[in-house]
Amino acid sequence: MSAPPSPSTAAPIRVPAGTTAQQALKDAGVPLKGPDGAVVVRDVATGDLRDLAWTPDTEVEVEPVVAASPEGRAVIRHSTAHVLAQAVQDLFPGTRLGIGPPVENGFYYDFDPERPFTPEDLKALEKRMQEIVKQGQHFARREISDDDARAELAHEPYKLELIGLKGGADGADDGASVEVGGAQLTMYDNRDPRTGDLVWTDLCRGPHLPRTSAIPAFSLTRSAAAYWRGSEKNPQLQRVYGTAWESRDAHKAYLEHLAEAERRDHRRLGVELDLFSFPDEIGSGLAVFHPKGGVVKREMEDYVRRRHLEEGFQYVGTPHISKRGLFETSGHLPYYEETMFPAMELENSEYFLKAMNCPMHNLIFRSRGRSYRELPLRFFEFGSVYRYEKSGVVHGLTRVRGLTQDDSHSYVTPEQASGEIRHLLSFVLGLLRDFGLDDYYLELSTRGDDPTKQAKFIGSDEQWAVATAVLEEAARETGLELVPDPGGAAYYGPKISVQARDAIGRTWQMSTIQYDFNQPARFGLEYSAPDGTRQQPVMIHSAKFGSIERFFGVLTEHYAGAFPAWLAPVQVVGIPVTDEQVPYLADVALRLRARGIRVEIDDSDDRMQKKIRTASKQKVPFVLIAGATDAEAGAVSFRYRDGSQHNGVPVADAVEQVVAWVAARHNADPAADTPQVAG
RNA sequence: GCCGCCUUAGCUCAGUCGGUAGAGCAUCUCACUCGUAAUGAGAAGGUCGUCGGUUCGAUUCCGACAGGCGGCUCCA
Repeated sequence: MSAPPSPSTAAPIRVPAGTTAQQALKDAGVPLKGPDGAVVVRDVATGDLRDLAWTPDTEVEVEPVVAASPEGRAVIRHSTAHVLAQAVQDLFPGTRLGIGPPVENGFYYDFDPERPFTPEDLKALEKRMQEIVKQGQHFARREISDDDARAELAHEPYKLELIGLKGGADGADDGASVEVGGAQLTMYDNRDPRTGDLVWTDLCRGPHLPRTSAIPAFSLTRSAAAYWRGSEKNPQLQRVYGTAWESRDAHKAYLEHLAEAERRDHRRLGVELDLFSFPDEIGSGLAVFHPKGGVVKREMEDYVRRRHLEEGFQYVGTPHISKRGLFETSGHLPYYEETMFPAMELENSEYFLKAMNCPMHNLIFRSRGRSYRELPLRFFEFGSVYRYEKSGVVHGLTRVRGLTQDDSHSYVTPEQASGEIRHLLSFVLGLLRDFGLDDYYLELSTRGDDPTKQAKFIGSDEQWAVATAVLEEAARETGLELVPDPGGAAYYGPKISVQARDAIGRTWQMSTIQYDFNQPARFGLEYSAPDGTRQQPVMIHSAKFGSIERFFGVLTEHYAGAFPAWLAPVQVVGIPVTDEQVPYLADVALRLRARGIRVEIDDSDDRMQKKIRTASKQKVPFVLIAGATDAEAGAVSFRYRDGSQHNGVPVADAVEQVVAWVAARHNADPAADTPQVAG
């Protein structure tokens, strides 16, 4: 992964009027080269980043921003994006420019070319970029009036559109603000270092590196289509992605990280470890779990079922299909009919495969009169749901068309809602801890204030305000990073979700807790209050894994297939040195099996070394090897997944060791998955 | 769904400028009985994703569909 950013230099540096920031830094002895060298400066008074060539009219104080900092990297990446755009217009004249911002780990630039780029085009572009970098063209800032910019960019329709956004683009998440943020439009001219001739220019807010040759390391990674300004209604541009770093080493480390991520991709491991597959004959996004994947899945289910019972949930069961009316009552149909599998016509009724479980739980609640004494009333089940996801979004186990939710619904009084949400949140965080997940953050999805999105939300302003406040408070109490997601709420209420990262940094929604003031009204749910009146409960939806399939996928990547012992499909493999020891190991296996351990004996024709290699590639946590010496001594050689070993361990000790480690499952830590043999 | 790319044995991939295919690993058989990440020999395994078109002839060229990959959009 990326190297830790260097700490910023402490004391501000004085830049006298009429002096360049670069000169001032140089005078102050600040390095201007290498990962710790300054690439731009921050104006202490305004907080703005400025080019090193900045020459203030009056004396100012600045802080250096070094290359190996998040902001320094963004400057490098944004400058590299300009070089890319120049290369594209060199090699593909007439290509129109979109937007080219820095992003996490790199940058992209959107283009409207004659034809999409091929992998060969990317190679040619990368080569041309290297030439531009070598030339050391100067990046020169030039202020420009709106009218002049329009005249100069008359042939760039997308840039003209950006100029129209000026001022309103700040904070736009598609990168528009990197070009037209702020009140004053600026152009960045690339100039030949020898002649000073203008070589290329782009509308840009800046700041930039002083010269193209200050880009230490970059490469282009892929090209793909992307909608202009992120809207499906707009035309698609060709987006070229690249990465750029403060040093060759950091660049190399990042590329190695990508290669490692590919090795731990759950789709790859699913085949290598024989966990699951997606047979074409069944259909896209519909997984089958093989015996080994089935073990992991069952352990996950056993765990979460037990935990729900401990947390006061009652296990319920509901069918996979329902008549249309149920989803009309719940209000889901208008929003989701398009993404549900199409209706089946039977005896004048339309049946749908369910895409959500909550309406059925509501019917269980409503099946008889309910008292306040029963609340919170908590229902839980493994609910298999089917969603006809768009073909382009299906992705391994993380985005499927058939999934099983560990779905629960808590029915509470309005006063109990806050406590129930805290309860659920701590339940969820405990579960993530038990599964060793640590790379995640919380997201708070609210109604937001985008007027174009408001139509889908049901309920009064006050209901939304209350629900959002309750969720936000509970989320803040955890102390975890909380990312706002305005406009991302369900139609019936806001939600907190856990967003976990997969091997290559993509985030996936896992656990969710949703506040619902809507469905109880639609279903006419009520309970008798202490005063004898009928009151409407609040409903809290929550799923801990979210989808078992998705959690399985993320977990596989998290552990790189080396599941902790309690989850491992095969926990122990017995390897005889010669065939003579097969019966001896079979006896050891019996003793382990009697303690609930999943053990196999490798009695194939392979040599011992090969069997060790096989067990290792299958990421089996423990290998027990026995030769003649061990058999005579009533011992085994105990080998761990990391290759460390203890020879001559008495069988009874080995059994206890395995049992103890499997039992310690909920402290599972992939790095620490190597217990020491006692005494 | 959109744009681009891809689909040859269980897996990873060669190959055929149009004349029906090959390797390694895995599998099976035999020999070897070996002390901490690949023993050797042999065998078997593919209507080259599916359907249609062009052609004397299609795995190869064209089209449609299915599935996959990378993004975008979407995600109850």
